[in-house]
Amino acid sequence: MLSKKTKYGIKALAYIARKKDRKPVQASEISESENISQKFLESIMLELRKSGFLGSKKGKGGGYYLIKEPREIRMTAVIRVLEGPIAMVPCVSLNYYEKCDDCPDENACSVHKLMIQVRDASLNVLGENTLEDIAFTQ
Amino acid sequence: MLSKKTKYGIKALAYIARKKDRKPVQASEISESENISQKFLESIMLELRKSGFLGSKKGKGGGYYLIKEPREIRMTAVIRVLEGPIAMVPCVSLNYYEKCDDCPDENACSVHKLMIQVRDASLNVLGENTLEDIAFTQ
DNA sequence: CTTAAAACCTAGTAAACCGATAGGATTATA
DNA sequence: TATAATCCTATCGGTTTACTAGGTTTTAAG
Repeated sequence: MLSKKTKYGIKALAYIARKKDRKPVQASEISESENISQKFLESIMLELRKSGFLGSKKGKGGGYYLIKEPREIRMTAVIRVLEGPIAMVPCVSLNYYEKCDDCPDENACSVHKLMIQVRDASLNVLGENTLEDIAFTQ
Repeated sequence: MLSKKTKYGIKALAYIARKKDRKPVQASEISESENISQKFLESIMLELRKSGFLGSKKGKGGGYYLIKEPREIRMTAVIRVLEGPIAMVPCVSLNYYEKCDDCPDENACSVHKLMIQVRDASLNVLGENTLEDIAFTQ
């Protein structure tokens, strides 16, 4: 399950991407427009800034703005930062690998092989989609 | 993330499927062989029986056995019973649909469209793989 | 008929995680 | 100086997860 955090984060990024100008967008504006709790959104925006997707400007007229072009932001990257691993099981995760303690041999594990296929299918979709793709969808 | 419950359940089904004869397999045997807490596994086996994947026999020499052929058990079905929805977001789930309360229009939602693609990719993999496929892998 | 082995059932529980909320500190603009 | 914005830390109620405990019931074997 995708957490609300990730879902809100993606919506917020898409909202900012849709703006023509590059003026900072306030969290309050996004929270109103997208029906997201403002305080919760604030913490998400902060995380997106710290992880290099957004820049911010404090004070009156401040807000958040994209640092890279929407076309250059892959959804894999966004989800990895907000949600964590894309894989359904840590033992097939490329970026958050962890060994299963019940599995003596991964290569003999039936779940492992299945989940690699699922992972690759998901990676394919999320890697092909950029923020531009999803922001201007419809 | 796939829960341990689902992971253990799949492993148990695969273990039973690998047995040539159709004699009942005890939970204790599976729990030892696959390093799964016995009591926890028991509850999972019970669920698999109640949902029609397994039959059981009580008493000495009892255990669990497959009701259908491994070839006829799709992984989508197993995961839906043990884990729930395959979709990452309820609003794109085929079997567990729920509307998002923050979304006035699903068709205008950037997350929605992305998650439909992910769902379809996952469904494709999990629907193509049967218990036979994953049990005799390697 | 007794004993052991197995499934079955109910309840509880510690820990983690989620989705916020509270309350301010800091910074920039007008 | 007032205001508007981000930034930061802490807390918290609820839910879920991964078990564990402690039995009851059923069956086969001796």
